[in-house]
Parts: sequence; C-alpha cells; structure tokens
Amino acid sequence: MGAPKQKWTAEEEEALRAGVEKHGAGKWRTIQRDPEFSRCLASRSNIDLKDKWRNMSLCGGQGSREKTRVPRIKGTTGASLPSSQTLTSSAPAKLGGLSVNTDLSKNAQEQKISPKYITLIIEALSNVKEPQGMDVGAICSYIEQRNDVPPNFRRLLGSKLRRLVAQNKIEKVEKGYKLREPFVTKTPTPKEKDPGYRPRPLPPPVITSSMDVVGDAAIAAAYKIAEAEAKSFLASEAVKEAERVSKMAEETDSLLMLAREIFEQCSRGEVVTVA
DNA sequence: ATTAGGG
DNA sequence: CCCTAAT
Repeated sequence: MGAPKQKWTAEEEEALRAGVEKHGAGKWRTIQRDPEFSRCLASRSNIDLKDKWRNMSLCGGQGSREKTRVPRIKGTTGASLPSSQTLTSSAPAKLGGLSVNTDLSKNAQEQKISPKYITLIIEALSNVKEPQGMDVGAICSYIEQRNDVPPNFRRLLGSKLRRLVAQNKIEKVEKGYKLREPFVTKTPTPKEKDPGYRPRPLPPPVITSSMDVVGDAAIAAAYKIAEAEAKSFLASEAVKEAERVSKMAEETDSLLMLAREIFEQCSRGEVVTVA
C-alpha cells in the first residue's frame, strides 16, 4: 500500500541513460547485465528498461527533463554482425603534442567516454577560480585540446552541463559555469543493514532538495580524479621526462582505480566518506 | 531468448 | 507494468 508502483528514481534513470549512451539504445539486456549498472538495475528487466526509455523519450511536457536523443543503432543488420557484439573500440587517447605512452589510454579504454566527460568537465571547472565561472566555449576548448572529441561534442557538452546544473552538481552564473565548493560528504541515510544481497536498495521518495545520496559522492570522486589528471597533465607538459611521466601515470592510475572502487561502492548504496 | 510495440 | 508478436 505504501508502494503503488516501482518508483524509478534518479539513480536508475541515470544508469539507464548512461547504459544507452554506452551500449546503444536497444541493447537492454546488455545494459542490464553490465556490472556498472547491474547494481541499480538489478530489480529491473530488459523490458522495464525499454518501457522506461520509451516513457522518458516521450517529450510530452510531463517528465521531459531532457531530450536524450539517440538516433538508433548504427549498422545493425546481420551483414557485419556475426553473433557476439563485443564493443572493444579503442579509445583515442591523444595528448596535446605529447607523444608519451602513458597508461591513461588503458583507463580511457576501460571507462569508455561516458563518465570521462563528466570528469573532464569537473577538471576544467576546477582550474578556474573567477566568480564569473567558465563559459561553454572555454570548457569545450579546454577538453578539446586534451582529448579527442566527436564532432557533436559541443552539443553533448551542453547536455552534460545542463544535466549537472539540474542535479545541483555545478552552478550556473551569468554566462559561465562553476562547480560547487561545499563538497561535504554527508551521511543522511543509515541505509540498509544487509551488505550481502538487496533486491531493492533504493531509498524512499524523500528528496533532500540539495543533493543526491550517491551523486555528490560520485562527483567528489570525480573531483579527485580531475585534480590528479590536471596535475599529471601540467607536470608532464612542463618536465617532459619519461621518468616523471611514468610516475605520474602510476599515481593517476592508482587514483583512478580508487575512484572506480568508490563509485562501485556508491552504486551499491553504501555511504562513502572521502577525506 | 530478446526486442519492439500495443494495452 | 503486463501481454503479445516478430527476430
């Protein structure tokens, strides 16, 4: 009686959108089985994912938070699709003018390019201290000179920024954007007491009117990654020595791994306090 | 067994 | 969300 239907929370919507952006719309089973999203969508089936995607794609003034446009799959016909579709497209990790083979490419390949852009945005915004913030063009240029971006990156960036603003992750001032300083990782919910298995670990419909439970923690982790990446980039550009680069790459790799771990824990619903 | 569409 | 048709 207290649960009229299955409440699709923001975490599930986020996971669904991320999965669609990663695997493509239509691969619901793959998205559901993906270890990164299976924590959030464990209680959902492929049909549920499809239904929810159809419902949120209907821009009818109800729940049209955003228009996540996905123009179907690319070439899907059985001409070039044997049986197992392993999307192992190598991510082009190109550093500006530096021909160093860091382990960053491996990480980029692992994380694809979906959460990576969020990190890059945080990094770009963390380097600016002016109160007017950073405008979209500057952010775009900042990310463009560090990573290979698709031709429609400007549009993608706009969507990402709007989403981050809507989720109170970053702040929009005048014509620019800036990230929120108060990164206090609070622990408002004691969560469940079953760390082993939980069929429906998602919190009740209580909106904290400021931040999500796992959202700010994930952003905090992303912040740490951004710092490490920015430091790594600047240092390697200044010194240009293989030893330095190698050491820096190791640091970045460790931090990235740590961030991944934190993100995993957050996805499981556990509260993580990042110092 | 999965996906897509209608109820 | 449940059911059904098509791959």
